[in-house]
Amino acid sequence: MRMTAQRRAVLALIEAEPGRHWSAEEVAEALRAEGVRIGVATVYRALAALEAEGRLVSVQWHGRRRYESARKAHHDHLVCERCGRVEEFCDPAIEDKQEAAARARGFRLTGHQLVLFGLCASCQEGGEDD
Amino acid sequence: MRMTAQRRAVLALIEAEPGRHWSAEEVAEALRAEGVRIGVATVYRALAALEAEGRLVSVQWHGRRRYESARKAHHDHLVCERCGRVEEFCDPAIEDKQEAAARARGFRLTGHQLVLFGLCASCQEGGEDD
DNA sequence: GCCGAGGTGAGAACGATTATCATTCTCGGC
DNA sequence: GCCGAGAATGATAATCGTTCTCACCTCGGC
Repeated sequence: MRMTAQRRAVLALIEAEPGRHWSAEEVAEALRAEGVRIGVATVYRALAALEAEGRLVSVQWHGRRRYESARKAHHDHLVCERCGRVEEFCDPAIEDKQEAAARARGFRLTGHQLVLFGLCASCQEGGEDD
Repeated sequence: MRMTAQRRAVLALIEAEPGRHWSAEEVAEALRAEGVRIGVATVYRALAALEAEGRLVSVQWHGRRRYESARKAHHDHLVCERCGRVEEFCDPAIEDKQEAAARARGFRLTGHQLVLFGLCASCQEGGEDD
């Protein structure tokens, strides 16, 4: 993979905000806002290439793929259905049980998607957005 | 919800093959093959309505929503990336830990998506399709 | 048998993503 | 530092799964 200016910009953007989970459209918009000239096709290709290189990881929910830095430790996601807030969590027991479930059925695990949906504390009580 | 001929046909089809995980397109095709005249929009609406009624449940993976009968006990899915075979599994410990992870962060759980991806036994060795 | 709310179906529209293709850029070798 | 092969880019079209639109139809209560 060639490290072009666009790919550097995509990676820098995502690594600059470790708490965010970026969709391709959001990356394109943010880069254009800071003056980087980049097409959406290039954003999609850069995200895929950077993920293949192990620099980014992605999860999909609500039909949209989202990317974050691979420098963070492995974790799963908890998404508020109302305000969209995303919390990260990691439970080694869950990871182990997943591995065990796969092995028990003769599968070699290559990946998983675990996303919990719910209502965050503030959305449960108030009802107003974040 | 009105139980029309089309909705009865969709539900009957899905309940007739409890091991299958049906996409909307597959339902439409299967029904047409058995002579039921039904449009795709109606299939999508029937699936959504039947899920809202609690007669079907759905999971999404690889960007496609899939439906099965809600009469089966709750379970998660293990999908072979190569041949597409789907195995079901249920681990109460995982369910508990998910609930605990959500509660610990102040969330009220409303749903979750847990899908494991891997290679099934036959795809690991041989390499030929199912 | 009539009415109205809800359901249907063909096709258009949608949103996210991928493919196309001519042009531009990167980078290893000189 | 320059060259050339091949990778990357970007505007646009195309694809895919799904939802919307709208005119027509059907169910079930009266």
